[in-house]
Amino acid sequence: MRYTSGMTFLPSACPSGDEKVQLFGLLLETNARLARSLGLELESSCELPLAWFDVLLQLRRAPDGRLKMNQIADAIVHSTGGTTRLVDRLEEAQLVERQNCPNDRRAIHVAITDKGNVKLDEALGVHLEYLEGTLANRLSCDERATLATLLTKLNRPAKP
Amino acid sequence: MRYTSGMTFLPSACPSGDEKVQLFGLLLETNARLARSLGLELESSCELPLAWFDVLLQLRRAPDGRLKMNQIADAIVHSTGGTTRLVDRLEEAQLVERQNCPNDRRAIHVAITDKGNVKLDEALGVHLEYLEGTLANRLSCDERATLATLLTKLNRPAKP
DNA sequence: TCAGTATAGTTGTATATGCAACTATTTGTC
DNA sequence: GACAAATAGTTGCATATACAACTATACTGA
Repeated sequence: MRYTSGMTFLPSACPSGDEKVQLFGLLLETNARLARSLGLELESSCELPLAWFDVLLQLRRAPDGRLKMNQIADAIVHSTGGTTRLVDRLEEAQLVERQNCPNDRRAIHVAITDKGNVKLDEALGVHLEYLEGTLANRLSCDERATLATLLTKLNRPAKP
Repeated sequence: MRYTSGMTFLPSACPSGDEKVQLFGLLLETNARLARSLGLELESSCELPLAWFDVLLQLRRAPDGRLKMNQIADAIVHSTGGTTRLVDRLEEAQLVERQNCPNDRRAIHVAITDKGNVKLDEALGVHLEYLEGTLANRLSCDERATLATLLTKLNRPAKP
């Protein structure tokens, strides 16, 4: 969303609900722009869709290099159905593989393959370069830390 | 993206590129969760898809209550083709209308209708209530102002 | 004025995604 | 132990979106 450019957000003001609407819109817009430009970058440089990159990164971060389907779905904020199809495509490209889960025969382990790790490394190179041009150039180190803290607070699931 | 919960981001550290990867992932994840929950909320309460809400809000913010197609596309970060279809649907629901642009016969003005304004008001009620449960409950007024400032910096288009 | 180029929007086509219904397995309860 | 409820994942179907090719109009320079 594009709001009046140069608009300032004074801490002392904080009056109307519109301030929150604007902030939320700003969050949506910022994210959409960054995701789109990164997606194009990854796609053109590595032929790796952003969603694939996201899955591979989750898997690498996982303790064992593998996650169950529902863990992936939650981590990347997709539906379970969508995740099934997404993993189908990743598996067809041999970047991940499905493994049986010994304890629970309903569940599926999804593990990153060697080929997947190579691809992810390649993509991380592109990603880091991209981040230098966006995050690093526009926000100081302290500002990034502050942003991370605020987003973490925002990201907490709602209380039941 | 789900990273180790409870992770802290110390300003003094700021070492590896991974800090930026994490921050970027956090931004994607936060946005996805918020957008999804708001979308479900708007859809179930008002039968208004989030994308429709976004368009209507942009139109209301516009000086004249109307924007050209490419302005909408840019504001909501969609392709022009996608925007054409989106506006098609909104127009079919009589929430907006296409108008000829006298100066430029290539261009189309999209204007919000009375019905669209009513719908938007309804949706804004839901939206504000939702925001109380997310933004307002999780971030203080100052924190929201800080977040808005940081996002605005991030959102600036890259230098040519 | 005219040719060439740029811009605004639409449309054909492919794909990615969500939701709901479904199967298979596990867990809980009596 | 058996039946009910919960959980994990897949699939059919509908829809939203992007990309690229296309049409129509406007601009630019000789």
